[in-house]
Amino acid sequence: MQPMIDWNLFSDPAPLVNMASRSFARLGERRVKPFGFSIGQLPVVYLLRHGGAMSQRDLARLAKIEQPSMAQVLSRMERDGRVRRSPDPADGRSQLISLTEAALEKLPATRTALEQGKERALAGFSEDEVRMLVGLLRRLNENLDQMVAREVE
Amino acid sequence: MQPMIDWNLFSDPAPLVNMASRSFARLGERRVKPFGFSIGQLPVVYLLRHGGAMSQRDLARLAKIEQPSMAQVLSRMERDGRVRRSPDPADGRSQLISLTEAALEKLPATRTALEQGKERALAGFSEDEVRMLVGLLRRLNENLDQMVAREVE
DNA sequence: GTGAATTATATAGGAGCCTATATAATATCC
DNA sequence: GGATATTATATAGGCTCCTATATAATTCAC
Repeated sequence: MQPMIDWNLFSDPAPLVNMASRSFARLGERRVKPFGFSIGQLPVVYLLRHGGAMSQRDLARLAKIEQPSMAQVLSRMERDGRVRRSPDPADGRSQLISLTEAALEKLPATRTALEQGKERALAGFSEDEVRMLVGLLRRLNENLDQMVAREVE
Repeated sequence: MQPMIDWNLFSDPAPLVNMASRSFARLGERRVKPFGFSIGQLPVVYLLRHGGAMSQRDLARLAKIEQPSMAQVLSRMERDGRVRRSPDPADGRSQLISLTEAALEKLPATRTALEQGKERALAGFSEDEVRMLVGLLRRLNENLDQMVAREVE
């Protein structure tokens, strides 16, 4: 008879990852808010940081979120004057999204604030440990991405 | 002059953790749904799995989510007949929450489904690597918890 | 013992995601 | 070239969280 395997919800990767994600979000939110951004906008900011323009579809694909989620993020960013839409001359269905000057101006300070948060979050980690963590998370994400892709069929 | 440090949003721990968390949630949701649970309810299920009862406050504290979030989770669980509230004889403000029989019945199957998902997510990881990942995530969470605690003051 | 903290829940409002589905424009295929 | 499939967005609705605040019960202090 096997020993009863108890449910280690809080020492499994999934809940640990979830807790870390929520903490990062809470902390990140506070750090970027003074510059007019919010945490979910960062992938967009990152993708358009050099002043380029991109369709909503490409933004969603590269940020790895679903299209309706990206639509919502962009509509809030537009509401807040962080993003601009211009018609795509090549495709009447599509619009090209780019950051406004107001948003671009805030990038350096925003990045600095995030960098400080990252350093504190990784306090006590050696460089090797950081590399290890990032490497393991990358592999985890590869597995998860495959599983998600398979479930969508 | 220093080289411009570009913004490695997608190789930093925070976005990697965020992506993993979202994938886990998507996949987990599908796995537990057939048994009448949803992903945010799992901490509650875990904490009450042996049939015990607990206040909303304790559930929130142990699950490490805020009280209003827990209130919302519990109200959905009550709506779905997964949880019962009984008045706390010792404190008129408080109610004791426990799982219903319907919920308790589903636990073994739910746990099995989650375990299968976990194994697939960690495919290709050696036991050492899993231990390493869990250890690093624990330490990361400790740092993050401290930062959150400090920000709340 | 009563007025003032403190504590347990509740409520309001919003961000970030997701699924499912509708609409509009473009491509494709006889 | 017109019917059909595909593709880009939009909309609807729900869950998980958070912050800020209100309400009700209990505890503490004097």
